[in-house]
Amino acid sequence: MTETKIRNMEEFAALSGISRPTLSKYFHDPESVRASTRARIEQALEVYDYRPNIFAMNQNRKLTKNVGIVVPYLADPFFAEIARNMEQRCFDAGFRPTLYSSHGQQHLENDILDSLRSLKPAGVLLAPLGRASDKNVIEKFCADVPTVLFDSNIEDIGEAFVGSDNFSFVSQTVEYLTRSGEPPCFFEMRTPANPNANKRRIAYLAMMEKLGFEPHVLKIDGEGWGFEEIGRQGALRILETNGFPTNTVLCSNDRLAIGLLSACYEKGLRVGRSEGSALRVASHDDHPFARFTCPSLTTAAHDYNSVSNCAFSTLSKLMEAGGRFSSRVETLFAARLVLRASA
Amino acid sequence: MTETKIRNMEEFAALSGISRPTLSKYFHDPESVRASTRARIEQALEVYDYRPNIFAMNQNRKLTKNVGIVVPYLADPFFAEIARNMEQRCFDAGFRPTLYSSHGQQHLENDILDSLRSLKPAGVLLAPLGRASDKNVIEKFCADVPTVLFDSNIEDIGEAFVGSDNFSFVSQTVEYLTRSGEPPCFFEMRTPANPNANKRRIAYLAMMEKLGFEPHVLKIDGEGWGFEEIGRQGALRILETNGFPTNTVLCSNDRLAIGLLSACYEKGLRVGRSEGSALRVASHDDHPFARFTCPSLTTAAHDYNSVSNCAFSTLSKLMEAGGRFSSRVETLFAARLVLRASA
DNA sequence: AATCTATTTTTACGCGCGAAAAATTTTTAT
DNA sequence: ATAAAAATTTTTCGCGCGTAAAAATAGATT
Repeated sequence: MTETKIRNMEEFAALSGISRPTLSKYFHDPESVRASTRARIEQALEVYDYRPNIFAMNQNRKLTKNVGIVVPYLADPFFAEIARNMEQRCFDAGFRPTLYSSHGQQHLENDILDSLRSLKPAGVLLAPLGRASDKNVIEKFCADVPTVLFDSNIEDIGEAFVGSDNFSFVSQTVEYLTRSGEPPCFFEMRTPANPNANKRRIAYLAMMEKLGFEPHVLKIDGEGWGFEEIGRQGALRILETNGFPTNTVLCSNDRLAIGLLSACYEKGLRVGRSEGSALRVASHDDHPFARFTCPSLTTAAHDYNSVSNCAFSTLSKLMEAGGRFSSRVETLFAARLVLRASA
Repeated sequence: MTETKIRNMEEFAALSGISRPTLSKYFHDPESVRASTRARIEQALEVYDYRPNIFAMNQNRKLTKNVGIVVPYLADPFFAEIARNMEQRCFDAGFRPTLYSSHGQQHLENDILDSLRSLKPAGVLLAPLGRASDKNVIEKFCADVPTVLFDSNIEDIGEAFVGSDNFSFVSQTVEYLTRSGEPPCFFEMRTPANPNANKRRIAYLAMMEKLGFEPHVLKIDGEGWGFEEIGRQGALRILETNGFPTNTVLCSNDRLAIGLLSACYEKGLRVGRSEGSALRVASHDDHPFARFTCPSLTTAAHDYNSVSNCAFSTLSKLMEAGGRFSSRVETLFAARLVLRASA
């Protein structure tokens, strides 16, 4: 590494003995130049430590190497974990990922998409807010920028969707719970933030009917993305009035279950599948904290890696295909049942 | 809003009847043009919906409006929450925040700083990994880019530090615990990830000495940022061998406490300040999940808002001051004791 | 109304790189 | 060895905006 500070590609071209346009090609895609030239460039690169100006590159290139990753609520470790995977995948593939969180608010989601647009991203991985999303805004965005939706589907918007097969989640939990004890009631928000919740309720109802049991859906009130607190308040209200209709509760998602478990603990209600427990609780998602709840939470787990890998590779294909698929692609991943102490 | 698509500032100048250099000034700082001109521009802006090309701007400006926010581990909702606050503050002040997480890994932290540098950011808010940080890399970065450190201090590096007064945290918890029951032992990692842990241990020892009690420090093994699991395993080992030396445990941080509580629950050990509890547990940070543990966690709370506000306003001053302070500024915030059920 | 000052306009150049076309070299195939 | 194909170099232009300097204009001052 010499001390020569290189100002631009012109200088680096002069010093390395390679023409500037060839260097430009190399930086755009190292594979696009002959192996021998590539070797010479990389050799020179070690000597001179030059890096192209990212703003000048992005200004002039029709397509940048930027990839936007947008999640609805980053304070949820579930999304943090998914985002981490996706970031890594983007980076490994030579893209520049940038992470955004809508923090549960429509105006932020809109702002993010707006500012993302001006970054001319090669592609975007977007987990919409869901119910709170401004569908028109998202649709317009997807029309302009190659976008793969994940986690929360919006019908016919975006070129592809990668998410979870909610029926697989619910059927496994319901099947297990009914087989090992009383059939569960279903614990959810009255106005859920995203469409997965609706699909899970429908799957619950279908499974219960199929198995010949009476379904019970408990809808609790609450707005926003503080699911734990909503679950807690909802459970407290139930425990202070009629109690749960069965001794087994299936929560729509783990964050609600975390709140519910804290309510049960406070009320002295023993939860678990062991002898002497008053209630069994199970849920869906395998939230990073599910193994640390008291008791640890039986849940249907996402395959975090598969979801993020698939979302990125779908986006990758989409970008290669010039931003359009002939038809919208939906990929759903099945759940893996994780048995812990709560049910 | 007309349908005319404007390609560049030149066109917008022609259509709005304002010269391009004046527009350039306006976009750099709206206050820098005469009020009447500003009004004309903003009026035209509503008609034509033009936005300057961000890459061209950043390429030519000496200083961009980019601000980097770097946290060590985004899957920790504590950092997610801090980052959310900071993002908002940046945005409100007309900057473009970009969020990065080192995910607990040195090479990622280095990569982030490296790629951040090429974004020519006006300033950076950096919470270093701590022990795992490559101090030389961070020092060099801070020499080039106006940087305010937060959460985790590194001596003499960066122009300023904003964090918490660990003594305030620990003195409050120790004082409360000793006043209301047995003096606590201190539960921490043998090789903590960041310097706050060391300061907390020292504060614990000082407080215990001052109050005339025998200190007990329990050091548990484990590497990485999965604190809950480390806390859990450490607690299980203790419970399976000698047990805790006192009936009161003070954890270095809430994430360890979450793991510890799950271990206690599994072992059937009743935790709380109520009658019939075998153990009291308290901690520090007021992690977003601390209110949902079983029992809910007594802890010393950060003032999230103050920390993020102060960090940003410090950075703001730093940027206005041209990137250098005459002397390094450290701002520490006191804790607020939050009494819940665990102690 | 004349003068002064702050602001805007005009003009011109530069930033660092992408991209296209034509000329040249190297590689591969025959 | 030679022709054809592929890769590279040269040349030239353009992107959208920042910025500097000089000229023109608006507003404020007396």
